[in-house]
Amino acid sequence: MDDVADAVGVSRATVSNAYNRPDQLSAQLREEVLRAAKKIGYAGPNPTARSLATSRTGAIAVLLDTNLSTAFSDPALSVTLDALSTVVDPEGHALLLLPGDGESGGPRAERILTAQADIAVAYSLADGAPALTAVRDRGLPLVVIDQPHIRGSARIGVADRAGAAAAARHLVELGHRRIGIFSAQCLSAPRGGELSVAEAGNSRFHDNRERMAGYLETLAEAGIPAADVPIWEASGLSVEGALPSAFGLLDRRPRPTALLCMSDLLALAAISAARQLGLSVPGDLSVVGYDDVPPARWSEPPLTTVRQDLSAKGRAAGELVLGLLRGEKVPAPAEVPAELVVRDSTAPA
Amino acid sequence: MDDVADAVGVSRATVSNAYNRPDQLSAQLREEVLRAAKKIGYAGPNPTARSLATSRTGAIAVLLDTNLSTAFSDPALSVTLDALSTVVDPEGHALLLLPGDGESGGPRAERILTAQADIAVAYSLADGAPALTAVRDRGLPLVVIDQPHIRGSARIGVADRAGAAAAARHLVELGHRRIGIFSAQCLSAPRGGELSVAEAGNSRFHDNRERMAGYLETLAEAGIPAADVPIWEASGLSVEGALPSAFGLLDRRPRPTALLCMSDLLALAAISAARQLGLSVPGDLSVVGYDDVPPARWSEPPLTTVRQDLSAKGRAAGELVLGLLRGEKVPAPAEVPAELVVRDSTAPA
DNA sequence: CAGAATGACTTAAGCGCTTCAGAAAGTCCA
DNA sequence: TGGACTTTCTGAAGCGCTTAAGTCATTCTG
Repeated sequence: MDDVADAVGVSRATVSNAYNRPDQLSAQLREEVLRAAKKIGYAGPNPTARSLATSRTGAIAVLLDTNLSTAFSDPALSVTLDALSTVVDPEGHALLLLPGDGESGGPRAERILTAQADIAVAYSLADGAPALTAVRDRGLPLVVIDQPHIRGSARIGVADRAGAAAAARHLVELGHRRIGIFSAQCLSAPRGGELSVAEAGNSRFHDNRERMAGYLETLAEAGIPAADVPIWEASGLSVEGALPSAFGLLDRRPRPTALLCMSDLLALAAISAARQLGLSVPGDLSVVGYDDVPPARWSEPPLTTVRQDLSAKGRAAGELVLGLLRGEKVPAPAEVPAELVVRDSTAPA
Repeated sequence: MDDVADAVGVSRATVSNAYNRPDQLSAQLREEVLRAAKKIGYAGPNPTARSLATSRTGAIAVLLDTNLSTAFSDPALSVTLDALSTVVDPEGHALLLLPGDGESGGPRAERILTAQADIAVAYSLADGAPALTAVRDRGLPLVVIDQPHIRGSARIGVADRAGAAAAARHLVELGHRRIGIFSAQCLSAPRGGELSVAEAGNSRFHDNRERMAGYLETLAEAGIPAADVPIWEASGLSVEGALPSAFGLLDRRPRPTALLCMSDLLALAAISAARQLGLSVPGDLSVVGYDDVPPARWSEPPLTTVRQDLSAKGRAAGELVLGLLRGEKVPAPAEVPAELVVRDSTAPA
């Protein structure tokens, strides 16, 4: 920058202004500065130095609970982040991805402390993930998505319990009594098998607990006690990984006539397993998913599921980010609604 | 940091060393420094200032051609980035996502110039995307994935042409003569309809052109001239968005008995469309995909497709990144192989 | 026991920019 | 004509850290 200034015969401040505050110098001088910069091969202010001077990095740290391929195998994440990114992009912010370390349910604390970001967005991390403590230690503003509220941070979530309740009510109203629950990872060391009610209620993940509670409460109200509800934990996070547990659930005698699945991915796995066992969906087995990811619409059969407005959630998170960055005070925790979408994977018992 | 130094009664350099070079001070003094820091509420060196001093940011800019949800709707991206991230993570690098602007086939140039990153990784950008020029202007090292080689940058690609040729040969060997090509976006303003051979060969995207060439060359060798091959461009990037074009392709008379699809996503759309038209796959229509993404394995029927080792590609990209960052000289462009995987979506004509 | 080697810390020169408080020169208006 | 404004540019103080070179006291070594 000094070189450019010398070349034009002005001060460094003027060169800086040419880039950052065009109104501070005459248009023609600005032109001249830019031309000299180009000639010298100066591509504009060094971003790091600028950040140091302005104490703004222009990056938003996104904390994930797993590695990237697992995290993004859930379309819910890409849709949410896309909406978030669309909101913050015009303000010049980009997303810095911090994948989980595979153990703590979030990125390593050290990663947080050395990440260059103005704010952190935590997406469905495990309760008590060390990354969250690190965010606080560092004094970084925080927005949490689908997690319990943390004092001093903004939160956006989904009406998970109500959505799950609606799914369960739907099956009950169709006359189902033998209903199984196909759960996402609950145990810290997932074993992919049948879960006790206590285990099912103690997941490290907030949305998991909420959905489970929504299912079980509603079934109990309908006279189906939790003890009579087989609950199986998925053996893996992908459709393929979930298949063994799906078979396990469908091998039970008496076989459930309907399945409440904690995600559409699990529902697709259940349908695939059912098909391989020669069961028709929804003839022999009704299946309800959760999330309404795009494939749910064109799966065979199209999936009855609980839809959450992922874009709205992402946009809301984006607005929270911008607000906190502007120094506005932390708003009260918010929720987007969840609604049942009935398609063709459920039928009367 | 000065406050911590004062509290302990040492110089700032010593505090810095306590964090960065434990061997430069006695263990007990280091302990004392760390304790004082904790007490004062100092969470460690400011990452931006550290970056300015070391001229290392610890971030890798990932340049994408579209918005995040589109980009990540292709599982190939998450798998590749996951492998990349796994390689670079232990060295302390994180990924900074720069989505495309929706027009230029890459992020806006300005984004590149202000991004805090040590190196850029471009993933399948359109030829001549301004972002690539910006990377060069800024003097950032560059690794390109699935793009034409750029002088001075490292490249990793896939044997796209050979893979496509293998797919086409497979159909020819099964006796198919009426073969359609279902292409990803070719035109800069995609219209989702039939393409002339010239249009098909002029895609802005390298892998697109290569695959097209592989298909057409092989078919021509088998006595099927390009003029006899209907080529349709997908109307959208998602399965849903591609459906209309799939119907268009299957509406042609005489109807193709086999389809070469440039991605598994398009193949799934084609299968879905065929099913809705009452056609059986592979009975009435053979379908070949490309990529071998996870859903290809558990789709109905499982997809015959061209498998590229995405993890290997991502890992290779990661190694290239680390190498360039270490200052090693740019290696020659490399390719991972592509191989045909025959499953159940293809059958004799 | 002198001189070399080692260990533990400090000094100070940057890293490349932003921005506030002026200074200099020109413009306006009564 | 002269004081009050404007416009345009400059000076210099940071932003918070790293690191090469240097100081000083101790420990070896022959």
